[in-house]
Amino acid sequence: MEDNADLRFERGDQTPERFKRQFSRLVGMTAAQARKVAGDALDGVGARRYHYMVLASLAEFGPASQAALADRSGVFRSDLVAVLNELVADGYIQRGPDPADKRRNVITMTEAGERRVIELDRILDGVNEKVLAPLTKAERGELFSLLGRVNAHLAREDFAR
Amino acid sequence: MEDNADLRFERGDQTPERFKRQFSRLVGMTAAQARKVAGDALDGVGARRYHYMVLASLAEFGPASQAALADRSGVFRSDLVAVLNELVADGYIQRGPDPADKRRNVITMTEAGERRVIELDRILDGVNEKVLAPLTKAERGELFSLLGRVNAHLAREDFAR
DNA sequence: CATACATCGTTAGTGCCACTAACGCAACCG
DNA sequence: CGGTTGCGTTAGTGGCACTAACGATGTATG
Repeated sequence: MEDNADLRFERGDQTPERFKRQFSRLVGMTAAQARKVAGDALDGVGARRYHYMVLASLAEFGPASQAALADRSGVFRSDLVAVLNELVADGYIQRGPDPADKRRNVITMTEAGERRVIELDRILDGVNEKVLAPLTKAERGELFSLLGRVNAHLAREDFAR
Repeated sequence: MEDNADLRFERGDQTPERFKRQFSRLVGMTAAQARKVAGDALDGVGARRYHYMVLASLAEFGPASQAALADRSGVFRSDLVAVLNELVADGYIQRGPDPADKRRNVITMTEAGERRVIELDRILDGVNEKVLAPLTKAERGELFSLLGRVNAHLAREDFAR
């Protein structure tokens, strides 16, 4: 009975060759694993990626309507509702009506929220360190730059076509 | 009214700085986009990633029981059932009892399945090309190698701890 | 040989993430 | 004033990853 029997990636001889050759598979695998490490770490303090995205957006740009927050964080307006409910329940944000436009809510971070985003930042920094452990500083920079270029390329084109 | 109003990544000034600095976010973004491009491409011919994983494993290693197939493809045994049902319905594989062990099924590819996996290979190659367009051949190799190392590192350790 | 244990396929259900559709209300625009 | 657009919200879908349990079948052990 193997200890880590549930290793789902890089099963060595078991992994089809074509998987190894395909970039999308490689990024996918790496991302999935990094995501899992990050997800587990966040889960350890009762958070999810959506929470971090929203809190980070608020920290970066200040109070916002839900629509603006959705655009900035990448969380859909429809999903944002529940996420905000949870963040309100945990005391990390406040949701109040916008006096200037009664359709809108204004979302503001509480002090606990400020502390929370710092906490999550630190956790995710730790995840990064853990994930990138085998690379030198220069290599990390290189990887960052290459991924950044691919990323910008994917974002800039109309890949919808 | 912008055409591609639903661009969810690299929204320029709208993207929080901390997102850009965090590696897991960058891989995540890149992978999500590559995944989407690949997913859309597969969807265009009525396939999903699970289908490809299974077919590729069969092509690489030949007929197998569902348990072996699950290990090789990374699809959970429980999810594999439905995937195989679909592949059988589409005529890409056959599922029969294993005479040597009545607990097992033997999964074999049909000729249509052989053609299908080649088709999907080609589609995913196209996706790769599209995604990696901005990089030179040398840079792709470099990116591949760096990701490969991170990936191997993540797979080899007990990250569960 | 009988009994305990492991393995196989399967069903059901959970949770995260991404996304669509529709609705009621408020604001803006001609 | 009336139509359109934007807002928050509810509901629902689908892919992916994973857990729990079960009945049937193998294997191993006493």
